[in-house]
Amino acid sequence: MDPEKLKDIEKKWQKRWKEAGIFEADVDRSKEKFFLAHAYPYPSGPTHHGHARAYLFDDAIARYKRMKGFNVLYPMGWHCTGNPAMIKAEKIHRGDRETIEKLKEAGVPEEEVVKLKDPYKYVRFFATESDLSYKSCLETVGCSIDWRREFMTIDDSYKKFIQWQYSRLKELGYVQQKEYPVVWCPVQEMPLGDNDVEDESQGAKVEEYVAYKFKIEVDGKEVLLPAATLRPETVYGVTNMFLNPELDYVVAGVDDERWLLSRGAYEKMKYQREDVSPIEEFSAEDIIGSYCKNPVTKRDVIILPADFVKGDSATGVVMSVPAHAPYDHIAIEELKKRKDVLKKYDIGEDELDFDYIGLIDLEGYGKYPAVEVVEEMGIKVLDEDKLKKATKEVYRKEFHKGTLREITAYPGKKVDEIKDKVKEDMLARGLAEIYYDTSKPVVCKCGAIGVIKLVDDQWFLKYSDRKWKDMSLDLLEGADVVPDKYRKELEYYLDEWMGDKPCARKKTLGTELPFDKDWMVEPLSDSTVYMAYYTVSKTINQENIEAERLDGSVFDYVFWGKGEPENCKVEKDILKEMREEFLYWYPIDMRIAGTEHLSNHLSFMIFHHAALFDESKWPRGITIHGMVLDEDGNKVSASKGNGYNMKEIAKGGSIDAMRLGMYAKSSPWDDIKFGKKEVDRTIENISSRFQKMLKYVMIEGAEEDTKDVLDRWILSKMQRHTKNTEDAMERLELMEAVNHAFYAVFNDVKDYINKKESPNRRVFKKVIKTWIRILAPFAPHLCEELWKKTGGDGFVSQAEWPEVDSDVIDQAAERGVELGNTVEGDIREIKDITGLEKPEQIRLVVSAEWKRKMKSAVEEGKDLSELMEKDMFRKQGKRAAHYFQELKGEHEREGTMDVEEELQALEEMKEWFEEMFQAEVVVEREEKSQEDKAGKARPGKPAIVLKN
RNA sequence: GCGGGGGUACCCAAGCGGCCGAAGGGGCAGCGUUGAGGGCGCUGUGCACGUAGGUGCUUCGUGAGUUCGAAUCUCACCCCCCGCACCA
Repeated sequence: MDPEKLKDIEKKWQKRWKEAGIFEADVDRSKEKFFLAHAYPYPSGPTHHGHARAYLFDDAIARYKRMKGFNVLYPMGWHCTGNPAMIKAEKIHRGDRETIEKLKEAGVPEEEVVKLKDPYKYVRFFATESDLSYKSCLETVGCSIDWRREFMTIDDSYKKFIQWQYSRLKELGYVQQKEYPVVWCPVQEMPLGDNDVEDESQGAKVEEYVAYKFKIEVDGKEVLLPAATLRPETVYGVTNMFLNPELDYVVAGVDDERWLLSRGAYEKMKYQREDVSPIEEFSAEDIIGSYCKNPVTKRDVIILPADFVKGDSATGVVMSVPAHAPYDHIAIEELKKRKDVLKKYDIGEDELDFDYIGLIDLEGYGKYPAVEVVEEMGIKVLDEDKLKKATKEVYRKEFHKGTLREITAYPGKKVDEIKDKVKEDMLARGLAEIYYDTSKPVVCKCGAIGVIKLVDDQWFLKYSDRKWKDMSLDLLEGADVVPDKYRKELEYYLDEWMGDKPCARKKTLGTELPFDKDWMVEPLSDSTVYMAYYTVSKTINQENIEAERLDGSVFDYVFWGKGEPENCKVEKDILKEMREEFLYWYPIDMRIAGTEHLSNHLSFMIFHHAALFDESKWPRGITIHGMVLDEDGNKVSASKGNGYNMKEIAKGGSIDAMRLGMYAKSSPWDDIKFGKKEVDRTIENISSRFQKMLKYVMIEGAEEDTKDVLDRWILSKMQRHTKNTEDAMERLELMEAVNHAFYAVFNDVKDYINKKESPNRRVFKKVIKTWIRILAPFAPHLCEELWKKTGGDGFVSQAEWPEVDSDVIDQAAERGVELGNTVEGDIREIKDITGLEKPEQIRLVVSAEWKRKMKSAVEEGKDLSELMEKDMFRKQGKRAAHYFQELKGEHEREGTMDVEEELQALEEMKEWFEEMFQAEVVVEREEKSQEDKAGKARPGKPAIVLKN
């Protein structure tokens, strides 16, 4: 085959596979089934080689299992519900230049870009309808998928499936409604996840502040100063308040009270409470220097000016606890130096001379831990970064180790145990209110400032439910997790980390909640048991079953065997077929996803299966894949443009080479550094190996009646390679498998060909046919071609995996060739050291029988005097004693060859030595040798004599 | 902070108590082939010494320990990565 053609065979075989439909899987009760499903992709943009790697993991497994005789179901669908595509489409609609440029750069034709302003067109484009799509990617790399089962989560029929699930989950009590704070975009009116906000806003969390209502009278009317804190217990240590005179404040009506808030806080407050009424402007300057009353301690504290108080964080009213808050301490110290400011607000110096109030006992610290930490760290001025560190330090220690003092209502209690109780008590007594804010400012990708909205009728999945958790843990226990190191992490998520999860939102691409049409099922929550849908999607697609007919009773029957087929709107025999498919294929044997999905998709899958299906239908295996990084260690992604689209690869080079390169790089679950340059290099390198492989495969060889040591050796090694590949595949260690099936075989075949003048035709043919088959899961296109060229029947994709025959394993031959290699190395070394460049003769002296006897005797633990009683050894005299000492010193080496075996092996490899060193080679027995050095011969290590 | 995973020679990456100076791949070097380059084949690739296949020293993040013996086990320390949700 022309080297240039390597890439052409890929398309050819993909076409033939498709025509023959060999990856289409139907119920076949005569075969054991294997059902694997990868996380279906979310088509948010163009694909790249990072995606390819993830799916190639599945493909190798699917192909291997097929060859091992399993009926393999390997389907794919498209997760189109969600926001990213919607947001992108909107941006295109608005004409956002960056978005449009990026898409063009990624290869979307100009005239197409405009069309993508429709979110449905957008997802279709990247799911299936373009060269940049996931489907194109999967097809181009040769994934052996049953495409008849393909579906999109925005299909009406799939929505029916989701509605069935949620109706049933609600009936089971796992879906409930309650109040919940979410980060919210006031413009788009929807909750914001990390994907929806600008980069610098990512990671923002909802923080629950306790706002203590300090009291002050202004113009005869009471105004409350809601001082927001994350440490409610510190209210006992307040010495003063801080307001920022520069900041815009308002007084708002909240319930029947009047609250002082920064304008920002007021705007945000409206989303959290219904009873916030219009406002009047207020200048903080009016009350700075006055006193207000601590609602808990009833103590009057002074209000001080502070320019560090921010308008976009919390309430704009800050209570100061200098004994435990480094920031407050430094602020007071700083203020003491600002005579001008004090004068401006008419604050006497003595008014700042108050004692701090320590309220937490902390081992190793005095009354005021904050002051000590600040001193330790050498902080003298308002240095934000340093103070942040100091605050963290103090908080960590006090929270974990501190106990409250007598001045609080909770003397002796540990802070971490009492914190929530303090909050509850204060709220109950009406002294404080909850105020939510984001942990840092949030800017939505639409440009709006994010707020916290208190949704009062939020639908939840009750993942906190103990019984549900326990069932999920049972499921996990019965499932294989590969690699098992992730089991602990999953356990932790299921058992502890998972809490109630909002499962619906107001605006998204997706499915309406069946029992509350104002809500859409949140996109992660519609992707939990979709694997079950693959078992029926084939029938739904083929029979064109309209969505209206797929009501709950259909799925009740198909998945649960509940109810009567007669009552369904789908024909009875079709329904039975669906039921049959489900019963045959389910449960799923292997569910594959990335590490980033452990805490969501995979955990949800476990929860929902546990809730909806009985134990016999619970997933049997969870497998994790790693991701692809570029040379700088960044994730390969569409937005960075650091990945290859598969079409580019297919045009320029061999997909199979890329596949092998990816498999060989590291275990499937580890991340690999595989940037574009390295992809190029790898493809080039492996392609050239392919060319050599092609050459080897086509060697005819010669008809020979007997098998020499090399023949027996290569046959034996092929058994081992097959076995090793198989073992590795059973553990999903693709890297190891490829190392055996490709590199190790390659090296052995190369060796064999180098050492033999001409291969033994029958032996070589057998070797090649084995090789092609064990390589087929990894480089399927090439192997199909070779299979055909070497006269294989049908598709290698459907060929049987070679049976391992342990009778063919020939240890003597393996030892023989190994001996040959050692001798070769030794000869080389001797040549090097002695400078005898071109010896005319090489004598190989095989060690004497008695040495072998002595060796095994020593291994059995015999001592010298015992041995010397025997004639055989006594005859040797001193030599025997010396050798005995030597044997005692060396650690045992197993598998001693006997004299005849060693002689034969060396004789058989004589020609090869002669060829290699261009010298006459003589093999002889130690007993018969005239050479002085003959005595150096050891079992398995002949004496070597070079002669000029 | 919580939870999980890691640090192996120039690089990637296996190994997880003795067979480990440490698989495999890449890179690099030498030799051969070739019209040079490339490619291909062979060989080498911790250091030192050696005119006979050897010997000595040294190495698996750092330090200490267990053991006849440690890259592998224990402890402490340093460093790196991932997830922390309502978002795919």
